[in-house]
Amino acid sequence: MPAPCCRRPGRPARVADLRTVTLHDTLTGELLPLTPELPPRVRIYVCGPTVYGRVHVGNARPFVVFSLMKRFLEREGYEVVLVSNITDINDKIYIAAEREGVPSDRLADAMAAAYVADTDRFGLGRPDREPLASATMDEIVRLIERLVSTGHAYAAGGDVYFSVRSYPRYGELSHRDVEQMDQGEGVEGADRKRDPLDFALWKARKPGEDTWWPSPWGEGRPGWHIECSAMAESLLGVGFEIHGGGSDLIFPHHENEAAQTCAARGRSLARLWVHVGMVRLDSEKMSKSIGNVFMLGEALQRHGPQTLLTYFCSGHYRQPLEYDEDRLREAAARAAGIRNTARRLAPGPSPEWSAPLRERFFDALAADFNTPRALAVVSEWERTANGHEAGTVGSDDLRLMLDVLGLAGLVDVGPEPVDERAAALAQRREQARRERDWAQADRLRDELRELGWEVRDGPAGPELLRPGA
RNA sequence: GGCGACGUGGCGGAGUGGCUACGCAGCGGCCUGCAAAGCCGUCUACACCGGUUCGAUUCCGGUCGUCGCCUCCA
Repeated sequence: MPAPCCRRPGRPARVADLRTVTLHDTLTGELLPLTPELPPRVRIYVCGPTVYGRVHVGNARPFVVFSLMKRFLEREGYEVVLVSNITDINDKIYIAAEREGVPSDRLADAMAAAYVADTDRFGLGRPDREPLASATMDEIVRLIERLVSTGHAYAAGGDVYFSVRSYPRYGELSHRDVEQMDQGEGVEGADRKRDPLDFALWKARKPGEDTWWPSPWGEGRPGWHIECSAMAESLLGVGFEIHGGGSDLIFPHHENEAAQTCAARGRSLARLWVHVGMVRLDSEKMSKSIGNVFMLGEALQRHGPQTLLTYFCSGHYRQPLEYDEDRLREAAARAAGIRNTARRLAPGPSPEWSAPLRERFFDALAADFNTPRALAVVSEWERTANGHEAGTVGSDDLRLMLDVLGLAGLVDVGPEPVDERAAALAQRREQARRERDWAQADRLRDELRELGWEVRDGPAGPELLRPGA
C-alpha cells in the first residue's frame, strides 16, 4: 500500500503579484509551478560535493545554477533559504587521506575550505547554510533510530540498513521498478543485508578508519544518503520547496533520501526535485573516476568568473554542457560584447523600449530557469541600445537583468586607469594623427597593443582599454 | 537489457502546429585615415521513415545515433 506521505502536494494559492515560476520536476517528469508551502518563503536544498579533493568544473554547476536561481527568486519577491551541504565523511576521503598520510578529518577540512575558496570566486556569495555531515551527527542518529523503531530499518552487526521493501514507493523518483533492479555481486555488507536492495544508514567502524562516532549500534559513521536527509530536515524541515543536485544523484542518492525521510516522517522530503545536467569533457561526463576533469580553480584562473558564469548560462541547466575552449571563447566574446555596450550607456533609468525586454528576460527565467533564452533577450537589449546614440541610454535595466545572473560587473566598466607610459604613447599617437602621419600613428598603436592596451578611436577621441577586461 | 533524456543552420543553443530566436565564426555593406567597437544585410536548420492534420521542425509510431543512471559520482 502506498505510503500516504508521498502523494503529490496540493496546490496552495500562490501569493498574488508573484510571477508564476515553473520548474521541471524529476518525480513527475513534468513542468510544475513553484508553490511554496508558506509563501513567499522558498527553501532549497542542494547536494554539494564530497570533499576528498579539489572540485572540478562539473561540481561547480549545481552551485552556480542554484545560486543564480536564488537570486532570481529573490528578485521576484520570494524569500529564499538556500542550503547546500558538504559531505566530509566518506570512503574516498579515508582513501585519499591515507594515500597522503594525513588524518582524514584534516584532509576534509582542507578540501572543504578549498571548495569554499574556489566557489567564492564566482562572487555569488555563499548559500545561507553549508552544513557538514560531521556536525550533524545527533540528527543523523536520531533519524536512523526513528527508522529502526518504525520498522523501516534494522541493525545487523554494527551496521544499520534501510529496508527498501518496507517502503512501497521505492523507485518512484528515479522511475525504476524494484523488481527489475540488478543486484551486483560483492557489494559491501551483502552478507548482513536481509535483502540485496537494502542500503546502509550506519556503517560500523572498520580498521583503518580514523574518524568515528558513537551510536546505539556501536562506533561507526553514517551512510551517505542519510546525512543529506538529516541535514536537510534539520535546517529546512520536511516538505521544503526544492531539492536539487546533479542528475547523476537521482539514483540512488536522491531516491534513498526521499525514501528515508518519507518513511521516517510520513511526509515527502521536498515538493520539487530539480536536477542539473552533467558538464562534459570530450563528450563524456566530467568525473574524477573517469579522470577527465578540469579543476574549477584553474578554469577560474584562466577565464575569470564572468566568462565562466556566461558559459554556464549559455546552456539550459538540465542539458549537458560541453567544457571546451571554443565554448569558453564564445562566452568570453559574449561577455565582452556586453561590456562594449555598457561603455556607451549612461547611469540611470532605461528608456521605454527596455521594459518589455526586461519582462521577457524574467519570463524566460520563470519558465524552468531558461538562461539561454534570457541571454538572447540581453542580446536584443544590447542591439537596441547600440542603435541609439552613446550616452543616451540608461543602464538600470541591463544591470538589473545581469545582476540576477551574477554578471552586473559587466555593466560596471568604468574607464580603465591608464598608466603614464600608455597615456604618453596615446598622446603622441594623437599628435601623429593630427599631422596625418598614419605610419607613425599605427606604430604607436602597435606599441600600445604590446603593453596590453586596445585603442578605439571614437568621436570623443581615442579610448584605451584592456581587451577582454 | 531496464529507466531517463536528447538528436535544430559551419559551430553552440532556444523555441513553436502555419510568422526573425539568440550567440560565435564566415561573407557583403555602412562608419573609420586604417583599425577596433558598433550597426545593416547575408549565410542549403530542424537525424531518417511512416502516420494524424488544410498545414509538422513542433503531435503520434518506428528506425538509426548520442548521452546519463542502474547502488563511487555534482
